[in-house]
Amino acid sequence: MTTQQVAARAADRGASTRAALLLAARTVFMNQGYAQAGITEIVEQAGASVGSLYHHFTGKADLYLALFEQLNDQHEARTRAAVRDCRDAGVSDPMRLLLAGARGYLEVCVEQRELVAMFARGDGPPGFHLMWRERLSDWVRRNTEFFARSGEPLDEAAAIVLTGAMLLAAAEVSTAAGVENARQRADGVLAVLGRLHVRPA
Amino acid sequence: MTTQQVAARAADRGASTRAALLLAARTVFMNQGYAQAGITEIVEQAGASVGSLYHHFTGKADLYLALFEQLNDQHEARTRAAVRDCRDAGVSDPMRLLLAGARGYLEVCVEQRELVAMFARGDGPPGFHLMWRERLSDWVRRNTEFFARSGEPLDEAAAIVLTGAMLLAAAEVSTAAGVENARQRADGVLAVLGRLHVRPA
DNA sequence: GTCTATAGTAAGATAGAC
DNA sequence: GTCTATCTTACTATAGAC
Repeated sequence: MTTQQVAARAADRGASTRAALLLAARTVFMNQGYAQAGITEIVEQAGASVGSLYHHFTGKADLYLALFEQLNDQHEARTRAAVRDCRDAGVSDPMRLLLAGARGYLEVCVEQRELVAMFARGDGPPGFHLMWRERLSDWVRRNTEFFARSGEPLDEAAAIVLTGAMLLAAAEVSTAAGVENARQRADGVLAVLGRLHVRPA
Repeated sequence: MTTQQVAARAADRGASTRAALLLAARTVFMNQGYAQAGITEIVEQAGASVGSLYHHFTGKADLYLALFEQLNDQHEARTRAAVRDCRDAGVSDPMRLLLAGARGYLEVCVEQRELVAMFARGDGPPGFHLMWRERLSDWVRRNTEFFARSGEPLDEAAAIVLTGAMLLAAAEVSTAAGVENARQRADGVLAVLGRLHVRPA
């Protein structure tokens, strides 16, 4: 066995330990919340050790944030794909494109509703809630560029209303009882946003 | 001195200690956040002792919740007054009444913006964030009764959009730089909500 | 990369005198 | 009602062998 092969195996072992830790953390955080969760329990469920955890992550907060990034990546990917598909289908109306993105976003919330519920619950490392809000604000800001480019700028106040609605929609979708109800809620909110019309001042 | 007088003095002392503790807690929580704040520092600033704190409150969480109730009472009072004034002025359109209430709500947020910012930051005792959300949801639900009574029921989805918008508006108003900016933000959001129109399906 | 064992520490809460 | 002193508990984070 070459030294390269040895190194490769070590790396594999590392990756699988890391994955196991993330999976266990997901379960424990979901059940107990961030503050309440104990590092020992996570390690135990992952079949790993405290030392391993600190080898892969800087601590409990880092583990939590890693889970958040995973979800965030899914949100980004799905939103982008939804908007792209819509545009490829010939739609250019900025509001319709934004709604398509919002649908993609909420679909992920429905699928990952237990995880989303955990984040929406608001406990987490210090400053986390702000981060959660800002991520969605950024999303709206980026989508707002459609409006700006199309000569119909969306002002700050309208952005607040839209972002706030999406923020609570995510939380409410995630706490719905069952997939069916979650989906209905998402559809309901999207329908309202779609019929929403800001009359000129 | 009668025994009644003695009792009265003891009660007075108690009330003022309690008030001092609340005031100190307000400052410390605002500066450091809930998790970070230490009970010893609060007690110190209040010129009281740990024992006194535990005589008046069941613990750190209780102190925090007491502050929340204070704010909540102000929100309730101002909202009610605003709606009543509006109705006394002859307005009966449910949406206009709701907006008047919303204005009252946001006015309190502007005045108490540092305190509101602390609550909106999201840290707090376990489960607190949920409570914060539910309070505003209740408020919308109560206001929604206007619509129901006027034969134009506001459905769940519309309520989510409205509540979400108000929730984020409170947070954004509270983090504005200076009273002026805060007020402008509040006015902007109210203007958007006022021009908002849900087109029939 | 992984593990065990241990240290450090910080803070909320209680007991009991005045 | 108020205070001081103490406790105790729990958990993160590290050190160092394999």
